[in-house]
Amino acid sequence: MDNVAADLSQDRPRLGRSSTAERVADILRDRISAGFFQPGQRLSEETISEGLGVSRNTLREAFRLLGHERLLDHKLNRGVFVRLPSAEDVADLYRVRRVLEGAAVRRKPDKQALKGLKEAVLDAERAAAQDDWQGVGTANIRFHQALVSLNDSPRIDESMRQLLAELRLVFHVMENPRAFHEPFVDRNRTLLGLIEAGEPEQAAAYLDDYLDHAERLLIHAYEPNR
Amino acid sequence: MDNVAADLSQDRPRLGRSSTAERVADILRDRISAGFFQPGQRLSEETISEGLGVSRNTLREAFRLLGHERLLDHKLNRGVFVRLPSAEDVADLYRVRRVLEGAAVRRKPDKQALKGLKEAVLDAERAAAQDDWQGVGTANIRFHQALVSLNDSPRIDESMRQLLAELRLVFHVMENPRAFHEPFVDRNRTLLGLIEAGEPEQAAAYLDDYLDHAERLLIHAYEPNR
DNA sequence: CTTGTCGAATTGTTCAACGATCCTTACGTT
DNA sequence: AACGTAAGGATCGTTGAACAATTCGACAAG
Repeated sequence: MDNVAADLSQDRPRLGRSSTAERVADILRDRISAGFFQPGQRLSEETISEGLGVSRNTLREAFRLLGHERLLDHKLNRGVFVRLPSAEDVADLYRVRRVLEGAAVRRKPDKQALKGLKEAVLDAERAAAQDDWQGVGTANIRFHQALVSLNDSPRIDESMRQLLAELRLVFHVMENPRAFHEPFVDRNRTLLGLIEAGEPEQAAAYLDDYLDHAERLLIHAYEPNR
Repeated sequence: MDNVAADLSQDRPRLGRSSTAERVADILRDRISAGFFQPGQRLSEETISEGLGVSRNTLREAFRLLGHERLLDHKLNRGVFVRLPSAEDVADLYRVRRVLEGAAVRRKPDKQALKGLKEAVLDAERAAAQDDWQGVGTANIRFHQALVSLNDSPRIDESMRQLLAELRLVFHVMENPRAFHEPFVDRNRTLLGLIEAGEPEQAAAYLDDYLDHAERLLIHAYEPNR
């Protein structure tokens, strides 16, 4: 656990702006998202507060923030753990996606949002050509974030951001990212085509099938050990 | 003997559910929801920590929780204030409602959920008969919470809970609650009828009109002073 | 093998302190 | 009189230490 403190101290310079607790939360969020802290792992108050050079109280405020984002699991008197979503969680995440993305494809897209979708598709294709499946995953996430932004609602955007961060936790427990991400590069392009063509009902139907497929694939490849 | 363990594990969440900070958050949430703390009002750390008999640090953890729920507004070095939603916020809240409730009415309702809807409608009608417009508002909120629960997703339920709590802030700034709540008692019954009749498209259309009407009425009656 | 007990380790909460920041008020300059 | 500004007080932001409460593993007893 000592090299953890050493590694974290690299992030200390980032402590120059806004509230310390929020900056700590940003750092931890990035670390979790990048897989540096793995799902199920316990985050020691002492080790991390020492590593980042902040007090325990400040760190605890940051923990509360991330707990509310469902990235951390706060167990009373036992500490905080990087969340390890259950299969039931995955199913619920996909229920939410069906609602948010389904509503999105039925709306008339504006140019700005379409541009974001196109770029995400291109990025995914580029990354796939280089066998960079981590990159494909990231571009894929950007695609769906852009998709949901068609709803034109800051609150929905924020919900989707959280949802995708949570989903990233699931990806980190998967052993074979390629098998999961690869099929969706083409699907994204097809879905984009239907949206551009102004065929909302077709797009919605395609999306439903898309999400069913993704969920099945994901739950199948996902065996968390509680 | 193994199914005993499986059965008990359902009660696991109930174990980790009491920390002073969370209990403080519960209290403050209730107070805000009841209008005891009014939108725009500043909550002094010293006064409240003293009043509740908890330390400033613990209170601050509670503040963070409520801030994330958008009930409190945390301004750096200036303190926390009960959130006072802007007109733009109201518009966004209704955008989210259209998505969540729209998806709900298109789903096949199960008996359990229908029961909740019926009870909420009855409660609203009872309260209206007694000129209890506060009660009508509460029942109305229950109706829409039950409506959204048709989506059968814990995360969506939670989002809706937060959304309605935020909307309650708006109601507290309104001068004439009756004018706002009265028209929707009948509307709720009509909407329930369409759902029971198995007419999702009609119900969706009626709901859209419903929400348009409510939003217009609300924004019109709402002039927050920032 | 199960149960009871002890102790180390960690979290939950409080308290006091000090620097940083914001708001108000009063003051002096133009 | 209008304006910028400097001083003061109030409050927040953060820290460090302290102690109680709880968990967990180890070990002994039955």
